Amino acid sequence: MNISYPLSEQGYIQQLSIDCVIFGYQDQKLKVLVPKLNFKGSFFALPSGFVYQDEDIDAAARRILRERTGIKDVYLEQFYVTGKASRNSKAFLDQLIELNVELIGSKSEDLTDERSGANDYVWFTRRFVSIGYYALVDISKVVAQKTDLDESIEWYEVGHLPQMIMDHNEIIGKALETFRLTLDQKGNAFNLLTETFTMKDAQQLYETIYEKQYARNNFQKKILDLDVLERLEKKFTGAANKAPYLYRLLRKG
Amino acid sequence: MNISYPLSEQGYIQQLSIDCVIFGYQDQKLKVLVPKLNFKGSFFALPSGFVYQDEDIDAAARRILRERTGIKDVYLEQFYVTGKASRNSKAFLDQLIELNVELIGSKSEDLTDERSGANDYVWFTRRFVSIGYYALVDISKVVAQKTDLDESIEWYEVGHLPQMIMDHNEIIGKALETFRLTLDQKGNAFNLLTETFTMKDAQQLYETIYEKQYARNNFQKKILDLDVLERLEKKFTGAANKAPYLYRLLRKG
DNA sequence: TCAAAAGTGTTCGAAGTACACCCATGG
DNA sequence: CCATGGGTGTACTTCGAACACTTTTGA
Repeated sequence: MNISYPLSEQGYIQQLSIDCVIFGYQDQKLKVLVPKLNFKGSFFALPSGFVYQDEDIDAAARRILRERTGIKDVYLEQFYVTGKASRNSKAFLDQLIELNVELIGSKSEDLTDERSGANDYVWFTRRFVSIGYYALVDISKVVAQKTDLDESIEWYEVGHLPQMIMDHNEIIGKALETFRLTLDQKGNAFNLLTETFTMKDAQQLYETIYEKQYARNNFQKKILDLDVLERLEKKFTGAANKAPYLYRLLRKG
Repeated sequence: MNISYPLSEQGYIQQLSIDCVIFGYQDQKLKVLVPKLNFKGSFFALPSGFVYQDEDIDAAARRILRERTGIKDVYLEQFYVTGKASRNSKAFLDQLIELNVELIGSKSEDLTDERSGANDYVWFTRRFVSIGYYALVDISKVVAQKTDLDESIEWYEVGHLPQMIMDHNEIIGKALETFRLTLDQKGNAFNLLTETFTMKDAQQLYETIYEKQYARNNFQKKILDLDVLERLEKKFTGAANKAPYLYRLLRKG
């Protein structure tokens, strides 16, 4: 985020934001990548940003992902717009400023400084309509990188998310709900796995997402009947058992 | 639409619009309510509008429906956001003005008048992000009323829509697609029927929506298994055959 | 030769499809 | 009593779940 100029002058569409929910999968856990803001207090916020005047909203979502997390070229899906009239970040920002008064003159000057900061405060605390996007990434491939704005950026299990600012917890809930409901149609869950994977990997992934068990043979039949996977060579792990086949997504989404 | 003040001063969120696709059902045809603008030339445009600063986006969609069509208390569902950077109404507006030059001084002054119109032209031709909503209405119950802005407001079969401004034809296509894909989950199609209806009505509705035939007995079983309908008294039509039962939606959506 | 895990075939039950029959209604 | 259309029951097919068996791998 560029703080040299007031946000209101950077050519963004006003009062429109994009929030990204980044899903990853590791150790049979479904996780969300959540940055923690680099201020005193526990402020966890989804990677968010605004839309440039000359930018498609999909492109804005990808840019925000790239700028805030270093992640690019991922599966991305728009899922919901939250647009309550009462939806603004004033409560959050005021709390942040209150906890960081001693930083006035350094970090938080961008928020209160008369030259640019006052405008930014007005910009930030206005009512915002937010377009939600969810991303599905291979957690082993992407290297999430925090920016100056963040104290940390970490993966949290969907069942053990920190308390987040504004309605971000609800947004994640809605993202997860949409992901689950449309998975059968889209078959996009494999984007959470590595390039190649075994049928057992796929099964454990589905078991994690839906929190229920599947029979091994029936699951294999069901997945192969989708006709979206191609069978590759076997994977020899050195274990004392039959080597499983590797599979790969045919059409990358 | 209030044209006393420039749009830019009426307290709307900027560059955010709402487009409503209103589905109705009549004579075994699925239809969309489309107003034709009251200007020279064939300008068909979805009922659209903007969001007030103190208004939920859902409420805005309902208000727009009410103001532009007279329709209220309907089933409404958000379905998609279109946000291409190139998406603006300049081409459409310029064409409209060109075809209506002789009206300068009367109708179209709100668009070109220096006091307010010039601002409105700028407002209108900026890039807009549009939230799409679709409504399901009982075509026999609603009385669509055109406003001064409209020359007509009529129902068109989804297969025989007029050519519309901007990307409105695509928006309708997306609405229909979403409606079809989520019908099984939501079971919301009955909102297109009258308060009470026979199983045959329901079957013909489904056959129209999905453009395929269903077996009478199996369809009845499938629908009743949804557990969303209650059976009422029989409907005596005077026809020389068994009187069918009437049904009603249990939970109005 | 054995244990572990993968691949595949077989059976069973449920859900959906197709066919058939019966019933109410008014002429 | 008959034609029409609606309600319902029954057989069939198909799909998925449960079970069983075989194969591969390295110790």
